[in-house]
Amino acid sequence: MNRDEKRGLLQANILNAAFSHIEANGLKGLRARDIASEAGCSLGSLYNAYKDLDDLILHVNSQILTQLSQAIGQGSEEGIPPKVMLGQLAQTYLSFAYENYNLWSSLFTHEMQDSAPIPDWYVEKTNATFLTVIAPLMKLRPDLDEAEAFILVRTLFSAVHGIITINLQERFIAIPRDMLEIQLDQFVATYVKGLTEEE
Amino acid sequence: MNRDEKRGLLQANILNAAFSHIEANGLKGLRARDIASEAGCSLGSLYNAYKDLDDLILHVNSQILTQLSQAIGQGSEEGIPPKVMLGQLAQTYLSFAYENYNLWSSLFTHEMQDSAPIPDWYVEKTNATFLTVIAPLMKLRPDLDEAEAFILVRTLFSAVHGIITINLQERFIAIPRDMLEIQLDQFVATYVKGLTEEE
DNA sequence: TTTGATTTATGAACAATGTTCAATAAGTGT
DNA sequence: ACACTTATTGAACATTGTTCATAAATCAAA
Repeated sequence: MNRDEKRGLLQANILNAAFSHIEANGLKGLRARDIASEAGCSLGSLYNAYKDLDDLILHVNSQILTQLSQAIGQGSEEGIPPKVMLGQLAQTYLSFAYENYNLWSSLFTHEMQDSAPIPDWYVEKTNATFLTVIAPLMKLRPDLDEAEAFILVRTLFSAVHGIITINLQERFIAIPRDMLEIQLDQFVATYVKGLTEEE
Repeated sequence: MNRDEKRGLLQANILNAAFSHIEANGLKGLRARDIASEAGCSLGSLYNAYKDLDDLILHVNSQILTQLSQAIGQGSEEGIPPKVMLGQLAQTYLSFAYENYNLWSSLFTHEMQDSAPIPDWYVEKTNATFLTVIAPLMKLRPDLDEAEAFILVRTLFSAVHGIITINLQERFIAIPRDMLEIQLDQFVATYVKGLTEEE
């Protein structure tokens, strides 16, 4: 095994250890020493493989974004009208958040140390994932040009995201999942009705 | 000055120091030593006045919730139809978030150490504030009973909150404020249209 | 006012944890 | 084999939340 392969393997081991921790416990209690020992390397080696913990976490989050993208891709069928697809999309997103709460949560709760800027590669990854998710909806209002449609869809996604987020935050009293699903369905239906009866 | 007054004063000084820091810098970089010296007391005294940093932050957040409540109260007129009020409410909420970003953000980004539960008094404060904010909207759908109306309004608030949150997160590319205001207006109008044409 | 009890103030000390670095080992190309 | 580059290691450092023994201040009763 040559140098590059070893490095790649170590990076992967560390990434997997961090991923597992986040999957099981969220970002809380993610310690450099624990990850290193879990990955079978020394503390120093972790800092050789990744710049710092932020860097490591962003790489985990990047992988989570990929999984989210896949989940959304599998959860929505081809060739159905955008209106119907919006409902499906919201439900798939809700399922991902519920069934992978710690992973999903990591995407939105991680903050950089000090106030270091989020690196470009990660912002781009986020944006790319987002585009994948909303792509099928761009035809919701065929009368709009691409830029307008983009903003509209983004607003819609944000709304759905907000509904789910508030319900999963400990700060707020949660309603049961089945009720949330109904609520989300009604919300989407109501919004789409308002949208198509525009005129 | 007797014992109780002194204690109250010290608590207030510490609270103000923490509030100022959060207002200027957000939760990042809030250090016990800094707050203590800013408040003119020793490190130990801080821990006499508040159980720990979480406790202090929750008290600051509680004050922020009060301010938010007041801002919302002043931003919405009496006696206008709920539909119109919803638009106003969303805009006022947006203004508060923009103009007090660090304060507003503190409400939603603070997480307890380890995974300590949020104390009951704070959950109740959050809930009470939330009720104040949405009270005027409970008549949006007079046909629903109180429990149903509550869930509906909460969903609506969550959607508005999500739209604003996503736009203010560094992770996502922001659209300019004036465009966001328009977007929010359109969103509310569209939703209300869907809501009232239900039937 | 004196006195004993209660409360508060203080900062040194401790523990946890991210990060660096000098020394050592391992790998690579000639 | 040899010089050079890269990786590994864990001790050491810096930061920071929290505790605690001790000293000072406050209080209530005699």
